[in-house]
Amino acid sequence: MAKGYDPKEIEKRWQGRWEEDGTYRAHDGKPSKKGDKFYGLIEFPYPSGDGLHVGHPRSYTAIDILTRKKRMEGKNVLYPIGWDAFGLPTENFAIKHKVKPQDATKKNIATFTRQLTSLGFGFDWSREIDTTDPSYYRWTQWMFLKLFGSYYDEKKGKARPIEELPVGERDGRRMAFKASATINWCPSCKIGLANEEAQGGVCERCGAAVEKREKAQWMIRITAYTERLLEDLKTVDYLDRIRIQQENWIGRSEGASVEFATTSGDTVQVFTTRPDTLFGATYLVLSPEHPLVDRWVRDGVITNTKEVASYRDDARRKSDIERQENKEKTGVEMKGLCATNPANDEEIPVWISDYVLATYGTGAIMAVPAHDDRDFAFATTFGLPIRYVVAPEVVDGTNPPVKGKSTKERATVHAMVRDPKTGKILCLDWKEFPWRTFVLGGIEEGEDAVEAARREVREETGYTDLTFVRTLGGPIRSHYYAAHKKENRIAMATAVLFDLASDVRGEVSVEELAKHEPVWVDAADIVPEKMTCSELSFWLPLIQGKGGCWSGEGVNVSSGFLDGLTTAEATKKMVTWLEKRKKGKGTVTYRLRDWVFSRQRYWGEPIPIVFCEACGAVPVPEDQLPVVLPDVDKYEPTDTGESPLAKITEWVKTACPACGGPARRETDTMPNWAGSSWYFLRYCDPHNDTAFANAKKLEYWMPVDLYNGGMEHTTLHLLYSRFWYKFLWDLGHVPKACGPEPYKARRSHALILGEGGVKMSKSKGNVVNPDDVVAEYGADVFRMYEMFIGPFDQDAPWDMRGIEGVKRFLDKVWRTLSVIPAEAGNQNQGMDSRLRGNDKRGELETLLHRTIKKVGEDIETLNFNTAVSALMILANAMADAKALPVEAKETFLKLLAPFAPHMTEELWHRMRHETSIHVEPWPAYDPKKTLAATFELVVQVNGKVRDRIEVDADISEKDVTAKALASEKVQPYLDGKEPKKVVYVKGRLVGISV
RNA sequence: GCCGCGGUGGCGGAAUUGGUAGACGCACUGGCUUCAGGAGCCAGCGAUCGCAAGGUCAUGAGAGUUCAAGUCUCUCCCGCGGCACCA
Repeated sequence: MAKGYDPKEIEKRWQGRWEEDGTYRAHDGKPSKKGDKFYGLIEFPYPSGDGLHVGHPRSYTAIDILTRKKRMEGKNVLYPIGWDAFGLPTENFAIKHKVKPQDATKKNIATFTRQLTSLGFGFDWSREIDTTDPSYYRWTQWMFLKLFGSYYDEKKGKARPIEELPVGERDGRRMAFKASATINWCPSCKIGLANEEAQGGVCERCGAAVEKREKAQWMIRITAYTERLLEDLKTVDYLDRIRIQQENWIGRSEGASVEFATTSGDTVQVFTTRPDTLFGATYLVLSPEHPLVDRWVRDGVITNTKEVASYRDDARRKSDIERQENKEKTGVEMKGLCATNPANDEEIPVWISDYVLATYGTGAIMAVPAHDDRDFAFATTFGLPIRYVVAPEVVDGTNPPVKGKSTKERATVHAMVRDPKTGKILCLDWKEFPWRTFVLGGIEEGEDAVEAARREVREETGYTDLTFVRTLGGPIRSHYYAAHKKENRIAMATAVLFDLASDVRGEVSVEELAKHEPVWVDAADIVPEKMTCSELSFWLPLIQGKGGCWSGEGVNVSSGFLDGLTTAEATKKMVTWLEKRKKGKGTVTYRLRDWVFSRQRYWGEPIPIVFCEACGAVPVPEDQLPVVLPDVDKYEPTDTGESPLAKITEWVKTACPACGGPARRETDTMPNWAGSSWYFLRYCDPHNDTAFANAKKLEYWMPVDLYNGGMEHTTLHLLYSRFWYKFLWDLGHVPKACGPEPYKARRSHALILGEGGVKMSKSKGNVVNPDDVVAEYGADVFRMYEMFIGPFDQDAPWDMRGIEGVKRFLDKVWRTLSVIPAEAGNQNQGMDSRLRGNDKRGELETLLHRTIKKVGEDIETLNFNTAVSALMILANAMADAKALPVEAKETFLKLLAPFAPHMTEELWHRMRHETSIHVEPWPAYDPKKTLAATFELVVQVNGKVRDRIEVDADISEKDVTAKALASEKVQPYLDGKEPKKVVYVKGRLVGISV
């Protein structure tokens, strides 16, 4: 009898052996052999003082399993590890405990290394990197200098060296530039934050309310890449929700900029996504930060300067949080001034209000209260006019039930149809009139959703010459809903139609429809106050007569200009009109802002720039890199917003690299995101000291084949690193052959929660320490449990009892396989035939082949929980088997090897193998043998299972239905009648309907 | 408010993509084995009616399509994550 399973001894031994043998080393190859490589990447950890969290290994184990399988499949695998060690937590920890961040980092890395090693990951430790190592951040600084020394060439659509520009134009166009900006200042961390780190007006790190400060900051022109960052998402394989989150973050909006002339002689430029509503613009609003506000106050253009200035100053002083807390609209009219609506030459007032953001669009808006909720609220508060812009005779909306299409791709037949013969109007509202449902088949090649809707209404109603009437959407609708409460949505007009149709429900044919006289209503009967927008739009053409419009105030403005157009068409027409008159043009606006790159902190990469009175900002020459962080005892942040480095005079004072005169170093450091924006490149060639990586090696390894990380990094890190990579690629520092995107695929793991499903946290005292788990159960059990806990991309609560089940499984495997068989069977016979000895029908054989298939597929799709389950099923069957050929045992071990690398290696060697199981070929399966000889046929009568019959797998349809109908259990349900319909689903069931 | 994800036994979760709902594991119950058990083995385990055979009801709620719906469509409800005065 073999010794019991003792993970402690086994695991330690094999970990040492693997490292010694270099089992997991990646080998640089020739770019031409690129097809042989697999680059699996996990987000390198931040080595915090808390040590490894049980969440970390979930991702690491997953990709470890995948890369192990790839290795067994013969791939040259790169699965590297490193440390993202600069940043606030360590600095704060160091300040608190009066140690140096350098020392704290070293200690933390040692802890993490020990912990990761104990889990048996197949990392290539020879490629370990550390962002705080000068030999690493030397290149981070070098890349910053490249950003400083480049501009974005809009024509070529890529970054180019700044030297291509005339000297005078350079400073304004650098990819890295210093600009005075309103930054988010965290008073608690004493640090400037990027917009991304100050979401909701709260510091991401400490939760303190963020203040606004004006400060000269280094910025990175990431916005130059917006369109490419968005477009190229289509070329990569990211999880949908990750891609969507990136898209939302970039926030592309198509629209128009419109110029409003004012009586002061200035032009106010606004951005709008709805130029088709320009006729309804009844006033303008500028943000408090808008430069024209300053000019008008200063030059006394407006008559109420005092009032405006005081509002402006109040608003500017407020933090984002304060502004957001108060969603009540406030503002002041700027009197003595008005603007002209270019659509109708109407004079409209100009207001200042903090509901307009300075940082989006042009910092000024045209207000269309009828079509925008915020404008509506503002207009209601201050009694400003509301004009509904209605373009009749248009189908509008976007909602028919089209299978497989997203809501956005559908069109609604939320339409009024005017019968040209009688001039009467028929309402064909799909949503609110249950007596008539249009089931739209979908959009055909070359038509948009609205055209599709029109076509299908024509087809379905039989009317060939229809006039379509546009219904109202958006705010008008909600205003009316709000005013009349939800229950009252179906108002008069609808009610009339309801009565008509009360005897007709569900699907109605066109013939049926024709039997009913539609209800026609006179304009005189219409009571707008009691209607929803739907009904309103039903009646609008009647109120206004042909081509007319209606507004809340009684008149409309578009005067037929947009008649017969959809929203999209109206928008297009408006833009063309504006462009022709030079009153505006079609534009695109993004939510994404430039990247604030300065931090007033010690523990980061120094920005390699020197300021000279004579020469200005001068880059530190490349041969003088790295600019090493001075090793000092005091590095506390300052209240003034100056970097702690500023106090280290001997470091700050330097000579200008250009003229040799006295100069000062830049004292801001880089954000945490800098080092992590390119680390995956360094892994390709981590010890290179002449370049950040050798081009051939980059060409071989890049792009990353699979990158896994947390959802918390899908917006920031992912965006920054994609940008950083594209920039280097543009300049040729990353070979063209690597392609424009760094990561071929991106996946995401979910959180491991504490018991009871709450987030693990020190304060709740529910943190599970991986060390304890490994000590008690061993790494293999720990790894398998984390994979078995639930779907990889779904949060799952830790359960100490659940881990017992996995332990029992591995114990069982050990018991079943650890005994070296005295008689390994007749080696001349194939494995499968001997396996078949266990049962007549060869169930074990089928199961083995199925499991090989299942486990392999599940690993590829990261469905580890079901892969483990499949392994358990096979293990259970093997434990029950009378005789097990040694090849079957070996196959099982190979399948299990990526999951439980130590135990399988041990058993493998006990089976007298000399080389590692982890470089054995991955088992193949025979597709034919995954099919069983017989199957259990299910017989359903009217959808209910009535019998199960064992039949041969290759049974013919004729035989199978005969068998099903003949079944004793089925007979009573047939009740002697001939079945109406019999359906056979091959290999599964027979469905009978009577 | 908008975007995304999810809702299935006592629990974590399966379900071949429209075809046997509850795989696998945990917990629980009964039994066997053992000096002993925090070991192992066997059996049971959604609810309900029934001695049983078997029936009926069940995948957040309600409707619909279908011979057949956890899966597709519609209308809601709830939970989680992200964004949020983004014009």
